[in-house]
Amino acid sequence: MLDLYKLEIFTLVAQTGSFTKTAESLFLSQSAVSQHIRSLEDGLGTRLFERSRSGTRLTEAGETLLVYAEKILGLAATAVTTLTDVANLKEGQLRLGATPVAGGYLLPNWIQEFRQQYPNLRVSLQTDTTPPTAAALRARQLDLAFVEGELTEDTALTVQELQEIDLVLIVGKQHPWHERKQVAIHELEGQSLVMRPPHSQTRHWLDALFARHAVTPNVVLEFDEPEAIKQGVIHGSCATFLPSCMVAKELLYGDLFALFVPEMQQRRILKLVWDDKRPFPPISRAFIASLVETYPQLQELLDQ
Amino acid sequence: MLDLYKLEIFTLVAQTGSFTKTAESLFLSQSAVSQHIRSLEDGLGTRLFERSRSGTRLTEAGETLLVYAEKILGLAATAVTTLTDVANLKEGQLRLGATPVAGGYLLPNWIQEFRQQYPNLRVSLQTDTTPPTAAALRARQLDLAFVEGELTEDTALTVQELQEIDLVLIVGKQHPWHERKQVAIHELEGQSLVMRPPHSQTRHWLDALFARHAVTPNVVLEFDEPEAIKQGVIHGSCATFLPSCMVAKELLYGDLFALFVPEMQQRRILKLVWDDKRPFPPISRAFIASLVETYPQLQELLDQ
DNA sequence: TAAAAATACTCCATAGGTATTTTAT
DNA sequence: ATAAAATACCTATGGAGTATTTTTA
Repeated sequence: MLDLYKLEIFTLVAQTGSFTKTAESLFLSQSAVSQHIRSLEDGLGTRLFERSRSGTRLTEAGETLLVYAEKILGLAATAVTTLTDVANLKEGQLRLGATPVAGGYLLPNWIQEFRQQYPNLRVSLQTDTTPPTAAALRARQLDLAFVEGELTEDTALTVQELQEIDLVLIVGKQHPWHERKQVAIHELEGQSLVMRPPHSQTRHWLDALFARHAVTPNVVLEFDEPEAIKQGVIHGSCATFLPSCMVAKELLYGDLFALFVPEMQQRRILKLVWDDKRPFPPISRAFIASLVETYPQLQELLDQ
Repeated sequence: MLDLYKLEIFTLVAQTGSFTKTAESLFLSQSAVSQHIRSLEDGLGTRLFERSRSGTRLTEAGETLLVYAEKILGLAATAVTTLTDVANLKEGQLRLGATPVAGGYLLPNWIQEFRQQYPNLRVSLQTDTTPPTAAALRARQLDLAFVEGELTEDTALTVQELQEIDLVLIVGKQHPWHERKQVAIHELEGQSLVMRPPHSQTRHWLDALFARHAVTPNVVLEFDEPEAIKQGVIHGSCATFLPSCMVAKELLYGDLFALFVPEMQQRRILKLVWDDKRPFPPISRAFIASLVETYPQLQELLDQ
């Protein structure tokens, strides 16, 4: 049976008229090219090239094969393009997973941008905590995931760091601190805070931090929904801790104000996670490409 | 890059709707088929089949690929046929070698028959002794050779026995023995014989045979040319020893008569010889195919 | 639960390399 | 004599197998 790779080499030798030049252009050894051409010739039982010092010319049989080879390779190339070029895809879906912060406050925008470029593609987003998200990746139910939590014990998943998720102190207009840029942690002593419920991961970490610094803020509200927390802060005079990306819009519009707390060393990192047992599907590549502007470090993933 | 073999498997799976059935029809394991389809899917980044218990159906992408795959495979098949089918060949040559008996008395007929079937092909025949013929095979100057002599030390050449070249005693009409079927070797004592010159291989062997049986025939004529020997026997009353294939026509027409000499154990064997470092070129196959009627044992060469 | 496909692993054939020889101008 | 191609030989990747697990109707 014919072999597309060998046909490719064959057409190149026909074009260049030289085994050696073909080898160079393919970054192969001359020996490899010789062997491929010979295996074609053996398979067909005919010489394809007239070898001589003054150039390598096609035989009659070679001319015949060249016509077919070019048609075949052309078809193969357009087949690959049609199936691979995401822009041309009639159908196709991208299954994203994310932990709540990323899924609620970062991905929606990214997905909107992506869909403007590729309106034919369905994008699904599944928000969950890190462990089930990792499991879904491993089970191939997700193509890509964006995760802030640490990945425990997880082989088989590859990780690319994107940015720090910085917890900042958030206050509203009415709050006396709203024009400050920074507060020390012990200034929080007795301050009214809105917090997430006690069993959440962030709450745990914050409680531990306060204990370590012997600070006891006054937790006046416990809200489940991040939106509720925001509303509480905007319209009250409480403060809260939130990742700045969750309140980007409100910060921009002056509804909320962010204060840096130097003792907050816990820097959670947003990561792109995927199962690299297989190469990226083209749709995943396209999505990553759409993020390169925001995260230039993703470029190297695409180069592979 | 796409791969014709994988495309072939892909189209079969599409046709049968089953990995397992495809595997059976290709005498592969189901695992192999799975792996090939998966490698196609990975390469293209798309599922090609919707796997389910109730049959395996093409996805949209699969349908798209199937169209291309069928075109590509069709082209590849016709390319191979065009280059391989000897009957269609515009040009092409078969270079045959032979030792004198085969080259002079067997091959001419075979070649005529072959050329009737394939009038476009050039056939060349080079008659020589065994060693130079073997050398020409090894140097790829011949495609096939027909040889009676023993091949010494010859690796790299493969041999298929065709028939015995039996030396028989030949007499003409005038000869008193012409109605006998058999003579013993000592009856040759003093008989008039026409022989080939003393340096020829056959002559050597005959001389040795006579010496071994203490018989001294009367060598009255020494001719170089086999035709001359024949003429001498037809029109005189001498006898001679010749391979029966050299006088097939004369035996048929009753111009000459063959007598079996039981002591003649030397059975030279006509052999087809070739250099099997490479598979048979299609033209060689075609020539061998034209000999299968005469030598059924050649069939197995073609089956490989 | 049973049949089909996927996976894990192992073995071997082929692709590719380097070094060298052969060929043709 | 020299440049290109062919050959010899060695290594590593990928194809195919067996055995097993996973999936789904």
